[in-house]
Amino acid sequence: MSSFFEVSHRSSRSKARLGEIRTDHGVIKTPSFVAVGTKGTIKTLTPELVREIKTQVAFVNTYHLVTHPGADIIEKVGGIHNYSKLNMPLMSDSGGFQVFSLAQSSRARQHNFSHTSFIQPGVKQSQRKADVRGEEEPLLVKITEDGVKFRSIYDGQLVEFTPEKSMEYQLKIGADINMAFDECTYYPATHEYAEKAMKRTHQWLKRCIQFGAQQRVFSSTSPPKGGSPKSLTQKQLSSLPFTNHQSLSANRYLYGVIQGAIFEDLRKKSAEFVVSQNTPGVAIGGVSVGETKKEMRDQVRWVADYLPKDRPVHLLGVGQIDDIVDLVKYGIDTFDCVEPTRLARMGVLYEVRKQNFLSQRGPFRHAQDKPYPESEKNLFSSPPYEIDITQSIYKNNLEPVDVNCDCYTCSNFAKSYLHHLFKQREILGYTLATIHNLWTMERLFEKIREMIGNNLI
RNA sequence: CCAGAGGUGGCGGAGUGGCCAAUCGCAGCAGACUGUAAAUCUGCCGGGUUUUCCCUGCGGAGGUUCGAAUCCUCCCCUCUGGA
Repeated sequence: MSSFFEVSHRSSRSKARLGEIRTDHGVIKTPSFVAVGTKGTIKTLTPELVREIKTQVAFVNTYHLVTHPGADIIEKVGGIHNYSKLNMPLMSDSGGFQVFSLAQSSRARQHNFSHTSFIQPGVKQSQRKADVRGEEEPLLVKITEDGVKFRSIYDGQLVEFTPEKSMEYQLKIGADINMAFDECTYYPATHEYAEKAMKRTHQWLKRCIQFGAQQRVFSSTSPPKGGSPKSLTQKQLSSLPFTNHQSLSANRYLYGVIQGAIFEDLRKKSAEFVVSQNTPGVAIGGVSVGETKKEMRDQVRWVADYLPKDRPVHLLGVGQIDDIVDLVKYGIDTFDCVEPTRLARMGVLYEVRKQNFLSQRGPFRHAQDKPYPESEKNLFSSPPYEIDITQSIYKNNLEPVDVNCDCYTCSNFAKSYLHHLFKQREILGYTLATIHNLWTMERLFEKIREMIGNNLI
C-alpha cells in the first residue's frame, strides 16, 4: 500500500521537493496550488471547468459550510465531493481562520471601517488595542480555552466551535485532508497574546488528534487498514442520491497548524511542537494577515528547518506568485490562496510576461519591504504583471489577456471582449477571468515542478 | 394654435429663499484585495495644482431680496394630450 505522501526528488539548491499526495480522490503532484472553494464551489466555475483547468486540489471551509447548508445535509448526501461534484482531492479548513477574519470584521464595523481598510498598516495602534478576542465582550466571536463561539454572519445564530466540533464537522463534510482547529493570531499581536494563542492552538491540536483517534482516523501517515468507521460501503454509497463515484473518503488526513505570529521564538517552538505530534501533514498558519511581505516570509523561513522531510507541508493563505516561488524553497508543498479567484472577479488578470515583471506596479505591494537583490530577479522573483481589465485602455484592444497563455479564455477572447463583459457586469466575464487566473496558477506550478526537477529552484 | 408638464454638473435624477458647488445613482478616474461575509470595498469626480480660500454655476435675459437653482417678468427650447 502506498503512503499518503511520497517525495520523488529533492532539489540540490534548496529545500524544495517534488512529491505526491495520495488521497481517495486522486493524486496531487506537489508543489501544488490549492484552489479556494470556500462554500463548496470555486466561484463562477462549474466542476467541469475546474477539471479542464486541471486544478489538482481544492479547499473548502468548515465554518461556512456548517453555517450553510449545514454539515448534516452534506453528510447525508455522501460528503462534499458528491454534494458539490468537485471530484478531486479536497482539503477543509477548520474554521479557525474565521475567528480571525470575522473578529476583524466586527471590529471594523465597530470603527466604521471596511474589513479591508481595517487591516491596513495605516490604522492607528490605539484602535487595535481594545480587542474583542480573548475574554472580552465580543460582537461576533468569543474565544476561550475550550473553543470559540461565533455569531453567524448569515442569520445571527450562535455557532460554537471546539476542536472536537470542528473535527466532527470536517468528518461529516468529508474532505480528504483536514486542518486542526487553530487560532489564527491577528496582527499585530503582542508577544504575550501570541504565546497564549499559540499554546491554546497546541492544546487544541492534541484534542483534534485525540478526537481523530477515537474515530480511528488521522492516526498515521499511512491509510488505516480497512478504512475508518466513517467510510461507507459501496452498497451504502450506491443508495445515496446523485452518487456517481466514490464519495466519502475512507481515509482522512489531519494537518496540525503552526502558529506564533511574527515572533521567531514562538514560531520555532510551535513548529517543534506541531511536528512532534506526528500528524500526517503540517500546515503553517497565521501568515499574510496584514504584516509586511518580509515578516510573512520570515515566519516561514524560521520554521523551515523544523518542517518534516517525509510529510507534506501546507502554507495557509499564500499567496501571490512571487511568494509562492520563494516559499517553495523552504519546503512548502501546497498553497491555498483566494488571490487568483478573487482578483479575477475584480477584473485583475495575470499577465505573466517576463519582460514586464518589474514594471508597472513594481515588484512589491508593500513599499516598506526591501527590493530583491539583483541575483533574485529571475522569472518568478516578482509578482505577476497584472492588468486591470476594467480600464478603458482595453476597450479596443483585440489581443488576448496574455499572449503566451493557452487557456480557454486567452485562446478565444480579446481583452476588448473581457473589458466589455466586466463593464457590463456580465456573469461570463467573471468566469472567463477565473479560468484564466487559475490556469495561470496551474501552469506556474507545472513550471515550478519542472524547475525543481532540474534543480533550478 | 390651445391645455398641461418640464428645462439642474458627461448622463439619469433630487432639491423649490440662506445649512447648495448643489443628496443620490450611473458613467469616468485612482486605490485596495494573500487559510473568501468580496461579481466586493474605499477615495476622487465644475475650475483654480493643497486649502477652513477664490472663481464660474442649476435653459437665456432682466428683476425682487441682506441673500435665489429655489420668488416675479419676458424670451428660447422639450415633452404629453387636444384641435
